[in-house]
Amino acid sequence: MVLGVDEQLAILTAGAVDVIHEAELRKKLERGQPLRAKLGLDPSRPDIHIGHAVVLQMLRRFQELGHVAVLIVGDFTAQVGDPSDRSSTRPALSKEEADANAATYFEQAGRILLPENLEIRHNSEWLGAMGIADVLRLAARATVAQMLARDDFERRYKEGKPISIMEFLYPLLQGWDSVMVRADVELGGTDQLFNNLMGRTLQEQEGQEAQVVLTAPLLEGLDGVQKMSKSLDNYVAITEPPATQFGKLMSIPDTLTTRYFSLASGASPAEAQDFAEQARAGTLSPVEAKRAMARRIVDAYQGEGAGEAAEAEFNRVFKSHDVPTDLPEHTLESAAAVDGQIRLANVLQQAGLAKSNAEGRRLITQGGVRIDGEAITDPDATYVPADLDQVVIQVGRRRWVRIRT
RNA sequence: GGGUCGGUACCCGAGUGGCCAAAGGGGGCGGCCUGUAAAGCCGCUGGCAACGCCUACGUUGGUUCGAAUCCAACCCGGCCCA
Repeated sequence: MVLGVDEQLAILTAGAVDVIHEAELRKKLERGQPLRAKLGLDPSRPDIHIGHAVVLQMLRRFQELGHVAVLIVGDFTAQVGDPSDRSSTRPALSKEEADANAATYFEQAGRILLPENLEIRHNSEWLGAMGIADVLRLAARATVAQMLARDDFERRYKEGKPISIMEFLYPLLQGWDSVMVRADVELGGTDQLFNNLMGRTLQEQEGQEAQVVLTAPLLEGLDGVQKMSKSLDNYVAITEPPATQFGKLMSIPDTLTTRYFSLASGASPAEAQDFAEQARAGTLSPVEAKRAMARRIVDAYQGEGAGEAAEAEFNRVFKSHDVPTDLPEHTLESAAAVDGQIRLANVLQQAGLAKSNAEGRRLITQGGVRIDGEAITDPDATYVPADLDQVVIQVGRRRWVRIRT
């Protein structure tokens, strides 16, 4: 460990919303031993997005200072599912699905984390071995009143919304993870504060030193209002094509430009502040600032220069109104043709540009469909499949497919 | 276990025998504007080779020419009592 305790403290807590407690972290650092910094990941959704990146970058700083990043795959809990947001948000996964997701997860996390100083654990390792008696003993450690202290629970309780007993168990299980891996520090989004604090309680009850809890700000999604999440489809995945990332980043509300820059680009606090200042002063216009932000973020995950290339592509498509260089292709299913003719609405549907035939018809009627740049407005338009070979169909402003027969 | 209120489309929420594929809002989508921003305006928003048919108002069964609406049983949730 080359750096002094004060310097480490400053680096590790930079950007954190909550630090509970700084004095404890200092004490841990003073021992000069590598700390174990835990981060739990939910493998029910495979894509890592730039919102996750905020906390992953914090974790990386621990690694860079010689501490150990302990990633916990919540494979056990993922297999049980989570009733909190009504079935759909977190469906129960099979062991295979959870494993498969976890695998891609780490491949992605690897774009941010260092391969060394990394420990990966699955919580099925210990949770799967617990019997009912163990679970009951764990459940006895917290009270209903304590659980209702979590704002999310309190709100739902007041609103008369259902809260399952199982949900009360989750914070305890996550806290138990901390006990099992002997975490010194736990990272997470601000929405994880309550759960991570539970880890402290349990560790102390087990005679361990309580983990320090650091929370990272939650990044707003593309809509600018709700937090970035896969289920709301308002995210920028760290592995999607650079051009897509750039485009999505350009679509965020102006008010979030500096926030994205400082949270998702991996820029140093000083750099982020400098950027914010320029934007505020008007040295950078809102569009220029946003472009700079988008370039910076694409670079961060795709490599130096990727941002510029993505911007060039962006200009090509949205300034020159050209067709993108890379576009998905769809081979027509000949079976869909009737008497040698195929309906455009049907083509849209099979190419994934419309969810149904009916939606395809609606899009056409509304003037949202173009074939090689020419708007088609007849919902009953039909074609001979061969005539559609190599044709580019555009739906709306940003979706294209090249047709093959 | 008893009482009571409730379960409607992606979400919230009206509708309490035919005029209901179901008001209104949110969200989403398309168009105009534009900087793939915001604000604004207009339109669409169950499915089906489609002026008709099918499916859908928790589930199942019933009453009726006709049910989201009435009846019965069941399932699920909130609250009160035990």
